[in-house]
Amino acid sequence: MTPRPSFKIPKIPEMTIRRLSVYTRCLLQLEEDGVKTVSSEELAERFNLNSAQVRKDLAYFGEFGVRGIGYYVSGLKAELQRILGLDREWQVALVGFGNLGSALFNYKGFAHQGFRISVIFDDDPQKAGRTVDGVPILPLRELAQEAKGRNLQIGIVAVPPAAAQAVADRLVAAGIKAILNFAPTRLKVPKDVRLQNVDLSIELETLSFYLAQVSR
Amino acid sequence: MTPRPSFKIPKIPEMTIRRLSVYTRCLLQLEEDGVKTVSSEELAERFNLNSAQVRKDLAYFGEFGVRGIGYYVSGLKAELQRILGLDREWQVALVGFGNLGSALFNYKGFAHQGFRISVIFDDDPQKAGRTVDGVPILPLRELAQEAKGRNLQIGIVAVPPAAAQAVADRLVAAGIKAILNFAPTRLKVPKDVRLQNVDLSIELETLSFYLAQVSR
DNA sequence: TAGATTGTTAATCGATTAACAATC
DNA sequence: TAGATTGTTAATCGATTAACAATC
Repeated sequence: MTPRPSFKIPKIPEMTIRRLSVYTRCLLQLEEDGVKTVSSEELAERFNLNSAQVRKDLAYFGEFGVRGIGYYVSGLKAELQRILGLDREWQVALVGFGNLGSALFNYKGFAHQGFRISVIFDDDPQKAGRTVDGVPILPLRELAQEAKGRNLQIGIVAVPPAAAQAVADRLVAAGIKAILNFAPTRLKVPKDVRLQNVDLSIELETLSFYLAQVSR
Repeated sequence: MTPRPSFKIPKIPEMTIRRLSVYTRCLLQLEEDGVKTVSSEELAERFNLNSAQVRKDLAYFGEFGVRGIGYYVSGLKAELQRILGLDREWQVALVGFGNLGSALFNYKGFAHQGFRISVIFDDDPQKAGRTVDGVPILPLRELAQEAKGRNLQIGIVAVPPAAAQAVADRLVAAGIKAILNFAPTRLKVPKDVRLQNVDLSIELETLSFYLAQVSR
């Protein structure tokens, strides 16, 4: 419909984004270790990648290197954080506060890079109305108004599979454009909503396949 | 070294394995719904895949279909379960019984397909020595002997990142060949050990990248 | 048999890698 | 300057898709 500028966004491969995330973590470590510059070759070999791939991944977004030198660690780190949107704070809604939900809530890696769980939704009357570490647990019906008030941008679905689609529908209705789903269900969401699935069964079954292969 | 039979194992793409896992779940559902046969076309459109891809994925392992008919749901399900190693029970060691560990332990999807967490390791003296749902929590130093005694095949790493490599080393030393890692660290393991990483940061940052794109 | 759908080959597409001129 | 390493083009590789003969 709306003709987007065709020069920007030249279809970045998903795998490139995932690698940028990996590079960023590595650069954070290097910076901590006091390393000033790093070459694509050095970066690549830490992850068994090809140096050309590293350069190409970065080249989608600009020219960040210096020929003959490599990349300045803190400069590149800052660029990647900006590209990945890690230079700001995202307001996250966690839906479902069972075991998985509370594990995610307590997982410190979250806040770490600017993801702030600012509200939790759970219809269990034992939980709704309480507060954990200053974060309110509310019934799901309050999602829409909270989404506006708190400017929620990311929703995490940590409810049983049977409830997941209904939750996703509500998140979408509340205007949330990015969903991280832990329920082992295929969720249907509109095309402009970005859905990321974490599927434990697939990971385990991949292992199981490998074990079955070698023991055959 | 050992010349493996070159006709078997024609390098199955990882994505094929992951899709087999998805097909299997779908077939379980179809069987429950009383559907007797399904075509590659029907299977494909549920996941926005191409029917040729479905057929090709299956063709790596044999001829399971009937021309003019499609695939018999329960027959194909059984074949895929066998291929994925879901026709047996795998003994799983869960290392780390914090929030994430207990979420994983309580996650019913596990037992569901033959993954049995038969022992938990945690060095916290508050936890070690106790039992949850009949499953013992032991200190990590007992890993090696338990691995033998219980025939452990899969290890789940759910400890803080700083401890993860040490845990992985012990799992490897205990002869475990398949590791599912939840710690946000690159683990180094020997080539014959299959390592599957679940990295929440990457998933979140992929979402963050998308949001940053659209809001730019 | 006619219709449907498989298994498979060949074509296409996209991602990875090698190679190298540009340049710090 | 000489040496190193980038950014980028061209070659390679592998995965997806289209097409169709085989066949239920």
